[in-house]
Amino acid sequence: MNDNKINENEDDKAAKPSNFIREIIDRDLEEGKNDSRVHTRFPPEPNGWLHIGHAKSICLNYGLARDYGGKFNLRFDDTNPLKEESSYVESIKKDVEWLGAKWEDRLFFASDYFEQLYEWAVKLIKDGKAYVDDLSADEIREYRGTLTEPGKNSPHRDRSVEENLELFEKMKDGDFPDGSRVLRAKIDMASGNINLRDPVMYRIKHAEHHRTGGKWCVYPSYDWAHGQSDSIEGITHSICTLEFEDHRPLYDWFLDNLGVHHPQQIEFARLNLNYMIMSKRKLLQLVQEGYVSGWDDPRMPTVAGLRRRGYSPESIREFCERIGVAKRESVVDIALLEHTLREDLNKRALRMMAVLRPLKVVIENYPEDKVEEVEAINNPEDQSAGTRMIPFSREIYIERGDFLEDPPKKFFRLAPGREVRLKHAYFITCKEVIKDGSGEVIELRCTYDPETRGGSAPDGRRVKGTLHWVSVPHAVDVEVRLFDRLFNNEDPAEGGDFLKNINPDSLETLTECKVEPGLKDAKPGEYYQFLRKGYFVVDSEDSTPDQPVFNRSVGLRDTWAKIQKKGKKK
RNA sequence: UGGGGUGUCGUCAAGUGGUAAGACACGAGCCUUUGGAGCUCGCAUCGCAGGUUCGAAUCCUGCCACCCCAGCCA
Repeated sequence: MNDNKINENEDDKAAKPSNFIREIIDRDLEEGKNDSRVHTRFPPEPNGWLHIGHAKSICLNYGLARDYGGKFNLRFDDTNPLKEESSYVESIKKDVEWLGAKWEDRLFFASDYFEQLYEWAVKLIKDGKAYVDDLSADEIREYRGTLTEPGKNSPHRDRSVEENLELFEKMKDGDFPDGSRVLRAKIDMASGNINLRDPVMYRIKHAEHHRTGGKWCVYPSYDWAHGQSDSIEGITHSICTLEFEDHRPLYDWFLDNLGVHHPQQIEFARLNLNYMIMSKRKLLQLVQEGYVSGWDDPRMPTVAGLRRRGYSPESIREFCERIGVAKRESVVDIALLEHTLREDLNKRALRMMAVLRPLKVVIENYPEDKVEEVEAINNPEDQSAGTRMIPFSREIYIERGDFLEDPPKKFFRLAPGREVRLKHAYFITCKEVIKDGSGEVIELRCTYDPETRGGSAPDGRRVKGTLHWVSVPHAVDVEVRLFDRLFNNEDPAEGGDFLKNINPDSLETLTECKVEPGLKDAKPGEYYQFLRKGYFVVDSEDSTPDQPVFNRSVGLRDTWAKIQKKGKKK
């Protein structure tokens, strides 16, 4: 194994994934830029809940600050009072914290800087670099030109500094109606980059802001607020997504013309996952139109949805680590997300037995009123998790799918005349199949071999299958929710209307599942593995103290299903 | 002849002139009181075409493809 230490070191190095952003930071550090500080930030707009794509950004920004011994800020980009709410601020704070990113005492709001922003705008006006425009929104659009044709100057572009100052102040004071005027930066109406064609810095909105109330009648645009907020906070590396690439010249222009600390904007490709949508607008629509139960519906790609679904913060962080950071647009396979969850939970989830679709089995040669306790291992991956005792009796439930009257080849489970092992208990052999009037199997009569207690035969004979089970008189009834992908298409937008691709069977609720008694006291948020079935978490919303509801987070790798699928294809 | 980006395995993603990491997925096998987990093995010549070089995914030239931008959204 360790016959070559040099190779081991190289492996360690390879384990720390390099990416273009780290290279930029390494170079900046070498050059002593920013006094060798690294300071990042996560700047959400409080107009919706965070999703897995935001988690990537959070892990990236926080991870960089952590690894380089720097700082990380949480800053709400709250410049549009019409779309923002403090309820979103609360959900976002909760999610960022849950993901493990620590902003310490650096929780900020762009609205904290409205005063400073206003003063800087006045400075630009005085410098002849900004002006008040009376054109309507439609006119501004017309004057802007097109992608291939240059724009033309607004007739108000050359107003005097005095007039601009006076008008801007009146805008601020609320003397003009919404939409009647804007403050624009005076840059270049002929620029090939449309963002430089005199971008709007302030618009009039007589609106109540979630933090500043009715104090302001003008609100800064994203471009005007963002870079300056970064500068004020001493951010060194301002990381954002690709679509802001052509905003960078404007980001730089404002900072250069103000002569203030100049962070470097760096763009990376946002996360896309197949079978999922990441658009806040579309997610909002799913919520508002009732396609899901809310932002935290376990089928949602939101951080809250994933949390409720049973994803651990560790698994999400690991996922974000593994997908890497680059500039090329990509679509990550959802299988990787599921893999990181299984990988994490495999190590720590307690194993329990739960029968989702019960079929009663009567063990004919087992004494009527006998009950014995069998020892079960809590987690084969973790000896320290210990063992527990579970009751075994004459009548038990097994999974309906674990019995087939006419089993195909390679079906290792129970069938007439066949012997299988009941996990931790005994070998049983199916002797008789009992059906109802319609021919449905309603009960199995079996015999057990008392010599096989614990699950192995003294004579050394082996069985192919091992089934999970729950003792009938001791079973606890619980509700279990099984989730499937919310969309049928890898690309939910395929065909133009994502709503048409919604999977109508994305939620299946099972109400009479039988679980072992120890699960009665399961607490919300606890992770479990139901043997042979998957990972489940106690739902945090609908569980009651004595009635847990379980959500299936992800199934176990299912080789049997794969074999069946292959058989069908042939 | 608008501007800005990107093209390495099915999917992500390293590689920065010295002869294609890793992960997921997939396939084969071992092992197994979860058909789980684990283990072993297999799996690309780098968008295309030229060129430079002893040697190119890496440099040059020319193509091609895809993505973003015309909100007083972020």
